[in-house]
Amino acid sequence: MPKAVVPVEKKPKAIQAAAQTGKNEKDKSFNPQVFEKKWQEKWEADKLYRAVIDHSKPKFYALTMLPYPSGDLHMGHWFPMTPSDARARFMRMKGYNVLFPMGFDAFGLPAENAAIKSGIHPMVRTRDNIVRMRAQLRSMGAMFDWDREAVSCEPEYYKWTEWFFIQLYKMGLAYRKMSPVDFCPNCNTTLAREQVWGDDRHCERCGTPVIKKDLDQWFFKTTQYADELLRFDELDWPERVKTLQTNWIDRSEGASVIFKTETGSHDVEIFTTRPDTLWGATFMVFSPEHPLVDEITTPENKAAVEEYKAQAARQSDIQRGAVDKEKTGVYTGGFAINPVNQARIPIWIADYVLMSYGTGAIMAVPAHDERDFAFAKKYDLPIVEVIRPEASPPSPLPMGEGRRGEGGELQEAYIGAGVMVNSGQFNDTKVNTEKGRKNPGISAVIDWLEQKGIGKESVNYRYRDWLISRQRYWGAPIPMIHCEVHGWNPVPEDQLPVLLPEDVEWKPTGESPLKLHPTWKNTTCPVCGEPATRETDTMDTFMCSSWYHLRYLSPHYDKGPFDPAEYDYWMPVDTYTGGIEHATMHLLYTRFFHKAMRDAGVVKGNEPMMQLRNQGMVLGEDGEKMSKSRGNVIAPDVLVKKYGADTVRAYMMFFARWEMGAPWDSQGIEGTARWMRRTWTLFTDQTPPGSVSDQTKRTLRRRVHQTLRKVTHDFENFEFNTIISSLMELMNEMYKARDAGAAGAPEWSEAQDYYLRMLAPVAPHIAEELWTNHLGKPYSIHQQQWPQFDETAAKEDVIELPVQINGKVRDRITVPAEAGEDEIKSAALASEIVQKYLEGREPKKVIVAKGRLVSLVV
RNA sequence: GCCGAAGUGGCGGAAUUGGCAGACGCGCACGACUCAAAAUCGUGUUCCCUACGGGAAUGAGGGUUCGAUUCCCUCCUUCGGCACCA
Repeated sequence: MPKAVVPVEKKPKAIQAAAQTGKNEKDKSFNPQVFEKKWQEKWEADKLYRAVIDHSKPKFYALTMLPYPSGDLHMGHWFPMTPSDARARFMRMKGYNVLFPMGFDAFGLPAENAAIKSGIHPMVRTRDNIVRMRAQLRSMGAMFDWDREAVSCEPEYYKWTEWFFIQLYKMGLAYRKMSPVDFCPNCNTTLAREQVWGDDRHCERCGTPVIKKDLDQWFFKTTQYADELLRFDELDWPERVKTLQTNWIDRSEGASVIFKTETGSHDVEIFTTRPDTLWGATFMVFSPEHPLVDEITTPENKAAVEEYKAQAARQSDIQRGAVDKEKTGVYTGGFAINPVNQARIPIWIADYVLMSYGTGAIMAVPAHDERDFAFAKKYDLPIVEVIRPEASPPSPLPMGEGRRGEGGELQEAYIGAGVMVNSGQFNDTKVNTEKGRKNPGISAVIDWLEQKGIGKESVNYRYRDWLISRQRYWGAPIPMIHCEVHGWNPVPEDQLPVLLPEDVEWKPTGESPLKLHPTWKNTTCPVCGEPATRETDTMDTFMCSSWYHLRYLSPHYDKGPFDPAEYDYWMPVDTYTGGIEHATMHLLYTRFFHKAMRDAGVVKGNEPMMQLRNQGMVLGEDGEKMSKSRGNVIAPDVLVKKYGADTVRAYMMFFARWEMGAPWDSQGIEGTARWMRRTWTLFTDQTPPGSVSDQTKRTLRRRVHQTLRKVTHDFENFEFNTIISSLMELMNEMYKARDAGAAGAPEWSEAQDYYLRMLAPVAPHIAEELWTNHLGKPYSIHQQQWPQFDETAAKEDVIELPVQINGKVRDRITVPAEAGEDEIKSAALASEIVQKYLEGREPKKVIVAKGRLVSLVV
């Protein structure tokens, strides 16, 4: 199609000059690096994105996970942040008063490790990095409200992190305990369970396998909220995250039962999910670390028991935890009494029983538990069947269902449904495969145990309390003081913050550098005023990030962690975006934190973040995770310099499904760059109006409104890639319409107007430049409303319907969009091609799916 | 072993409720412009077949249906989480 010829004298100056030198005119005039900077400065000067309480508008709190100030903004920041920004901008145009804040999660190891190496103070380095990253963040052209920036390592912030610790302490939710904890020998600090990952139990941060240490540490009682954390009914969160959190907490229902030891007659509580199999308990197994082991061990077994304990202690958790490892154990010589039938059963110790789950002791029912079965076989312990499959007494059973040998003895544990046998008055009680109270056998036995006072219904969790002590300097101090006489007491709140000392020697010793400081830890007891010492460990940085969304509300407020008026207006967070890797860490901690503070009366509502969406990851071009060592890192700064921020933003939204992520494709970005240039050309080339058909105008308007419907829908649903394709399609349509002479028509003006407003959230700079400077519309496009959708305009006049004969498309017919079923039917039958395929036969069936297709069956 | 997610052209991906599979873009091919190249613009691009026509195809196999990428069953592959959890 011939392009409209533009007379040279009508072209703007820059283009004219370019045309005269014979150079490419568009490239010369399209210079995003210049206008992007210009608009960023103007928006900033005009305070365009300040979010101020305005009760006349509905509020919208859009939050995206804050970065650690590593000093460089990378793809891992751009990919979540720019689409989140586009959506926040969209909500703003939809009429919401939008808060979209940004800050820095500024405590943490890298700054401290750098200090150890270089001697540069973490505060100095962190502040430098923040200055640098702030500038990089601004280059995105995001609508961050920088007046609300919060930085977690500043005393005005961590004062309140400490304050929150004290509130938790006052509620009895913070406690100190000596226990075996996970310690990362590389990071030189303890870690919470959530921060130990993978089969080899490595440190989430640095990948080093962790070791166990017995240490006195501070914990938060997250387990107190386990049941509530399992409830997600108020939340619009991805199923994936809910599943990960549910599995992590891993609630299991059953009963606790008291067994008595023969020697000393101690009560030994055990937890079981199968109280219906109590009569089949033929021995007990204690964890080697169980406190009663020494007492019940008889002199003749002492040596073997001691050796086994020592060996178990030497083994790492990984070795002990290997599933395929053969079960080992030793007999203690002691006995326990099974409370349901008074049977005298031997007590063994074995490392397959873990001190960290349940009570560290189990009843072993070899007939109905695979692990107990293997153990009983190996050590020749008795196996008593107490559940029998109902319908099939002697017939051979399939694998995994309690196969029997020739003598009828079990060859493997039976874990299926059946009836209870060998169980006294419970014989013939039905047992199904449900857990807890849903299982009639279990339910009946629990009732009976409770009645007899030997057991009760009980729930166990895999979830552990949150270990928050870190033996590092660069974190919020734990505001506790220890006195010889009065024990641990919190620092009085009017003395907060407990400031980090500046003159510290950083040494990776495994103990906090604060401990090595000559004077810092010396203080006085808040109870008696006598000399006392401060806690020298600092808090896990996940404590800082548990409440940063609250500090954004009023980052400089000094009468509390946040201004209640701001809280009441903005909270809860409406949309939260970030990576899935925090599913069982930050996202679980912050929910716990919110619930605890709700119970303290500090915050309202049950949940802090109502809607959550996770983006995927941008991989290197080789399909591997981007990392310096692999050399596959793509630097956004370089791309911004080459293409401009709008192109990079658009590509972040376009190149992959956002929730999936994909490997980087450096050729692919050329596509969005081309789109930006073509958009520029569409608006800056002056095309004289021509004579244009009503049909063309009608079609253009229809496409504009159809695109609006699609783009609106996709913004609401985080389907960013199709927003871009729809806009690309509309642009292509506009080129066609312009070539058909549409320029000058009111439909053309509307198309230009709508196109730019839809483009504004995606590519804020070019949209502003074209809107303000080329269309001469009022500054700023970012203060405009989202376009008004017109259903009538979007409607099709005529539609093309495929006609299927026996499921194959044979022809297409064109009918009015409003055509009724009969009209469509006769149009289909009137088709020559259809008649050819029918070969004179009457169709058995004619299905008309209105607006979709016609299907004929012969 | 258990739980979860995902498999669509050479590639990223599209397909509101079951209704024209492959939108949009990358790449590639050809053409225009150019001395030439780049850029730009235009055309084509799932595969197969002696090809103005026909057939096959959304990881594999089966089912429901006039009709399945979409719903159901079985299996395979990849990724993620948990794992001697009593």
